[in-house]
Amino acid sequence: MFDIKWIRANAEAFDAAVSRRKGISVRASDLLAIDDKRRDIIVRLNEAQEKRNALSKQIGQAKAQKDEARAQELMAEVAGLKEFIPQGEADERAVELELRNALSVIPNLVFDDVPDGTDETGNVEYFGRNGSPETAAKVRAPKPVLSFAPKEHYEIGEAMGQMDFETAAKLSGSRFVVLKGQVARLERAIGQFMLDLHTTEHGYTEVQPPLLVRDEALFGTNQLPKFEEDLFFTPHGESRLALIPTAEVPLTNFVRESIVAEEELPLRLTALTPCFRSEAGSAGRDTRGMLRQHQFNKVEMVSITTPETSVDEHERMLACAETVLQRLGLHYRVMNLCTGDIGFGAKKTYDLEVWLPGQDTYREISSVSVCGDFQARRMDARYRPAGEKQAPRFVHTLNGSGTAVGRCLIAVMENYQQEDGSVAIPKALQPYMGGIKAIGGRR
RNA sequence: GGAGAGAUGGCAGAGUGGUUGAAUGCACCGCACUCGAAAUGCGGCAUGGGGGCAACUCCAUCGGGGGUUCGAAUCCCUCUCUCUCCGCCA
Repeated sequence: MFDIKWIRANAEAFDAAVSRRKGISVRASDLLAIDDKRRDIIVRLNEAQEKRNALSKQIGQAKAQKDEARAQELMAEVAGLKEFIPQGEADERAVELELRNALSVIPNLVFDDVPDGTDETGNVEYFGRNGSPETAAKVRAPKPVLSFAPKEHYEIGEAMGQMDFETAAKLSGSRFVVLKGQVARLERAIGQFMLDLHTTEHGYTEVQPPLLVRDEALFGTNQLPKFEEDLFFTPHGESRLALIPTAEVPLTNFVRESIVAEEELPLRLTALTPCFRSEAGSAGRDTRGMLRQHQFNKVEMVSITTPETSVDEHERMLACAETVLQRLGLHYRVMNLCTGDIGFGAKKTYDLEVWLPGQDTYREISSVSVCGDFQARRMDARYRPAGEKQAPRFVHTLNGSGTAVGRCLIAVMENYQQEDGSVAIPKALQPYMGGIKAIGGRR
């Protein structure tokens, strides 16, 4: 959400920056025309209100002096405003809504170091600040070398009898899965491992948030008004609640409509939650297996920071997500998303793409974004700077998956598969699996 | 689900139709006093939006929205949230 005053002062920069965004045709002049209309209404309304207030004050004085004639005279004078003021107030509300609606569908402006591009082919691999392929290779696991034809995760899981899409279809339709036995336990182990990592080593506070949220929260994190069709809603009284598409929604909205002390920042929150997505726009994509589900678990990280620290926090959060894959020994790469692939609210996004031998490709397993004050404005989330009394400022928000649990399960199964159909358990997960070193295989 | 109470500035808490954007206390900031501190005294201290080169000024905001009125923190309607009691229930 943009500040119209900023757009007015930086119209050319706004136009140049917003035109980098795919499919956006709005220009500053369109928005400023609405704002001109708004200001014009405000000026005329304020004049009328000022006059009314002054006269009303005099009426009060006249009545206090028991000068009824004078009071009546003044009341007659103010009567002429009775039509204009309510109309002016209605006009002001209408034009402010018009402006808000226009502003709320404009995506965030991206940083200069975000590459231009029309789709995911424009993304650029990233190796960290001052990083290179060589430095990255030192900390990341290499691509696994398998001496046999690797299977896809659903082949492995179905062969074990512990990944059941048919039963899920009976219960809920397509894009659902039933996990059973050791695969179910492995999924749980992965989630616990990630959550423990972020809470004990990365300074995040564990949160169990509501999974159903109101429209206002969804507006704050940009799901509304533009992406309503991606969400599941459930009726609630006269209204409705949405199933969260990501824990980013409740975690980020922790600070909505509030002013936090600078000393409380950065606020770092993490949660392991189910996520629900209608996948309305992706019919036919990734239909096999559990890559793209209506329901999946994800560990989410959210940071609330000052404006000065958000860019560093972004790199830090990326490192937190990378640590998950490093500890699990999974090969991956990091992509700096281009203007054609980056999300609506982000100023910059890193995707972590994990290697899937069964698919012979990299697939997204985490997305780490810095949003600047974009969401903070939508939520009215501010902080009071420390030191001398200063006016509140908008916080900056960041979110990142740390990581998607379902997709991580896929990655573990495909990367650690053995020729006999079993799956080795990465060392980091063994404590969560009762110490066993493999699941499935010949029994 | 039923009955009732409530929501006021960073916090606590007055205020029930007229010069109240809001008493008082706490917290915070500045100044004075002090070697320094405490205590004390004096002053300052909400947010958003207009207009103005500026000094400054106007408008709105007492949970949200709507209404009554010349005028609303105060009256009415409605929504949200909190609390108490009763019922039901994991």
